[in-house]
Amino acid sequence: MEGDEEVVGVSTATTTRPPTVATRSTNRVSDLLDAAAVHFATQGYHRTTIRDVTSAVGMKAGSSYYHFASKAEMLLAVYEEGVRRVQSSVDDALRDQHDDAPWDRLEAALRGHITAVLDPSAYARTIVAVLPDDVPELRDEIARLRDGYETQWRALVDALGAPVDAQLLRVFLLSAANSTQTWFRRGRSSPSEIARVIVDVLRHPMDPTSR
Amino acid sequence: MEGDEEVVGVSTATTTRPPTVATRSTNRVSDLLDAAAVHFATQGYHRTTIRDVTSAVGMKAGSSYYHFASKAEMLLAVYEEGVRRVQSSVDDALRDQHDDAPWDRLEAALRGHITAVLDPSAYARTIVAVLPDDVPELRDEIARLRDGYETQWRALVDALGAPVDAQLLRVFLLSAANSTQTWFRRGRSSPSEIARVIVDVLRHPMDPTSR
DNA sequence: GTCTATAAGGCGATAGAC
DNA sequence: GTCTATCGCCTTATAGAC
Repeated sequence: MEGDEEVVGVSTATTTRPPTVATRSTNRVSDLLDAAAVHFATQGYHRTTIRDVTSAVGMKAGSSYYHFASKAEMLLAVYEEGVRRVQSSVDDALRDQHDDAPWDRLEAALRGHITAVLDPSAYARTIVAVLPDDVPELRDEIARLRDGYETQWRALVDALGAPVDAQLLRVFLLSAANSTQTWFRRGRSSPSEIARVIVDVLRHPMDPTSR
Repeated sequence: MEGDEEVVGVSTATTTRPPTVATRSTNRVSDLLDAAAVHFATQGYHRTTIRDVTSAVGMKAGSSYYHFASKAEMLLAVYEEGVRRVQSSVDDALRDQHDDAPWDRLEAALRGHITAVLDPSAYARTIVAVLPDDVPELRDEIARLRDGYETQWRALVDALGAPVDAQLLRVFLLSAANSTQTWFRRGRSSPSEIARVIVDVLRHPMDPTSR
């Protein structure tokens, strides 16, 4: 029993274990996931083929099935890692934010979210690119993952005590943040700047004649 | 020469012509387009098959090729009609808006856009659901259509004279408006109300402690 | 115009050698 | 673990009868 390996790589990081032999097998799983993330994020689920992913890491298509039972399971692993990375990017940003004024916390969370979405590793971009309905057999699981992540945003937005529908505001914020993925060009502005602009737009009146 | 028909249905509405014989042939083309719009909008391009579309109108797959040379051409026809409908919905809304204050015009345009995006006919939803990169062979053409439509939004946003990056603001507005397609539930709020909330959020300060 | 039948190719997935 | 080989299915698209 001692040598039994997790065959299906739902988790990227191997369960903690003597790090002596740098477990080459596990590295292959994350190689596959890295390549899968890039393809899923840029081409979507259906245009991405197993052959696309495996050939990117110098592997033949059939070999993928030693690590993942199906294409859908491969997507799920990327998706879970994507949620994990966005979440921890937001956590990091909130931890660095030592002012707990609600608007400042919101801006920090946005900065974290946008940072993850623009990360070249493409895991977080997969969450934005692949929607629950794209893969019917994973619909519920994907919806659950998205929902779990969005919970904290409900709290962040509620804390503002803003005089508008909180759900509307939350959706607006996340769709704005996610859209950065479409038009963002590196060098012209940073995640911090984008987050600040979004928050400024909401906090301050833009119409000089109003109120 | 008098009986020659447009074989490829790029335009839905038949070119104006003696309406005596209600051109059953042309109706079949728009039947196909209607069904295609629904499938493209809800399942995306790749998950939609020619069989899906033809069987929805009681036709066999092969027959589609009498009307459309390829699946891509079918999408293009839906896409063009989608742009046409969003555009005319925005035009209508702007025409009804007899106050030419920039913020009121923006709100009217948003109302028109959202109305079209939520239209059950699904043509406009296809524009949101199908991205330029989904169909490489149509990428440039689709990008051109999107660009043409967005031109007027540049003007609408510029007219605000708002103290933020105009491109950023425009992208946020459109992504917010498009996201209604994801979460909108009929009966809870109307396109007019959503448009007004979006504009209110931008015009008025939401943070009582600001400024 | 629509049908049937089928070609041609790509896909996910499996089996078994090494 | 990875390979080669291949199965079975589904797809777009074509050809020709009606």
